[in-house]
Amino acid sequence: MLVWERPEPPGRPAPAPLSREAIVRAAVRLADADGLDAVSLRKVAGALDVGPMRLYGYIDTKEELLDLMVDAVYAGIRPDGDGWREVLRSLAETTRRAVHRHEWLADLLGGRPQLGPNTLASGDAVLTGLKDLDLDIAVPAISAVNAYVIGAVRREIAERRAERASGLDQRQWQAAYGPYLERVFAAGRFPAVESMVRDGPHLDAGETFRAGLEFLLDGVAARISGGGSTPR
Amino acid sequence: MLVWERPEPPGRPAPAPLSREAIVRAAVRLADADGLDAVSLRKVAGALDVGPMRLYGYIDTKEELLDLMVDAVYAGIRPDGDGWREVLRSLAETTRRAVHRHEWLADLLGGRPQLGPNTLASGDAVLTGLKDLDLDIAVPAISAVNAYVIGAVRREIAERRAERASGLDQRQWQAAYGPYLERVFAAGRFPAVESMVRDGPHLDAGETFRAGLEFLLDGVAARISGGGSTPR
DNA sequence: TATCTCTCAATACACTGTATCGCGAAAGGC
DNA sequence: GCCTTTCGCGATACAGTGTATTGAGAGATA
Repeated sequence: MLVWERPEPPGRPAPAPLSREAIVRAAVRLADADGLDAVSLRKVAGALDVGPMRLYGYIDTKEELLDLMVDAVYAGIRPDGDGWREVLRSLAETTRRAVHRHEWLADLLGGRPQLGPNTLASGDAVLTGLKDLDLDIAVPAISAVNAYVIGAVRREIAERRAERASGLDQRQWQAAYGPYLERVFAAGRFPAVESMVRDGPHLDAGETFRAGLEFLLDGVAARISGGGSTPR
Repeated sequence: MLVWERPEPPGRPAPAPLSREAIVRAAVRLADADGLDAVSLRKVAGALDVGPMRLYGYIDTKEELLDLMVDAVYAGIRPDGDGWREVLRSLAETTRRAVHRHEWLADLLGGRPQLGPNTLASGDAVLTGLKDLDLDIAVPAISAVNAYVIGAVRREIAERRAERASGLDQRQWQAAYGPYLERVFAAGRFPAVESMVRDGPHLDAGETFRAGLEFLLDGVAARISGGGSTPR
């Protein structure tokens, strides 16, 4: 093809300036809006007006992007308070609040070891707040609180999603699963579960979370003052 | 209508006899061997010598298959023991053992509400074992133990995978992350974390799990005998 | 026997994460 | 200042995903 009729190459758009931070911000926005499934490399790239492959200059793998997202949220998790108990409670509550702001975090927490700078800084803050405690107690205590929080918020978010999926204006979880449970109970199996549903306490998510947390903190307190655990 | 009560389609004798149970068994085998990512409807169907779409007669959605897998494992989780403490400990330990047998369970636990027959039966066993306790204590206690277990095994499995990914014969987690942490610590940030790594206790996964669990159980014990929690 | 219904599987679709590769522009050597 | 080399970017490609659709064939019914 002769030059004369060959079209000029399309004007190249000035390459959009990019950074890990911008990428992560875009990914977080997508996840906040439409859940983790909405975070695909193509969509993230699209939100930044960039080709998908461009991202691979900044991350090696999608999992790395998810790690960065988690660490970015940890930038806002800085437990504080007076005394070990308040610090641990603050750790739990601020983490839970972060999950409420970013529900997708419930899917990621505990899924991979987190060693990013913000996560480490958060851990450092907790350890500093627990400096009065012997490390032999502080380390397992932190570990236990973290484990508890991860599991608790996972279940909380799972339940919230189930509610939401079963009709948005319905505030009753009962609406979707209640009838099913009724039918199951009618068969007479699971009498203990049945009586729990009928006569048991009906705590909301926050109360349940706090109740479990206080169990844990009471247990730590017992170990601190008592020195040993209740014999098995 | 939920999977649990929806009847299976009538068994066709002709081509390949199929059942939910066979499908779930195949899926579990795949997941045990190569992780959750290896569970695709195509692969499950392939393992059963069947077209992928055939499965949709038995499940509506892949998530339902995962639910069925979780419930299948719960068939083996039947906590028992004398007294509430042993029952709760048994709940935690048997769940953890199940996760060790099926690592993929760590990815699923807590991710969606579980209302399958085996899960309900397991809950019924726990509640029955805790019949001496007031429901106002038993329910939050079970909830807390479950939350703790979910989070703890998630982190445990996450760490195990990270170890495995960093050289299979290496028993030291340090090998992969140690050098990175050394470099981070060299910068002088995170002094508390650094001193924890250097001087803190080095518990293995089982010890950590049990330590946190005993905190929790001690806390429950305190509430049972004491009546109230430590003031905040 | 003819029709109807229901089930199964093949095809198709939109989408995923990522490997490969070729081009265009910037940087380095003369 | 020109030529070459390097390198980063983006298009294309690939193998795989979950699931909707569709068409055929078999069993049941009239």
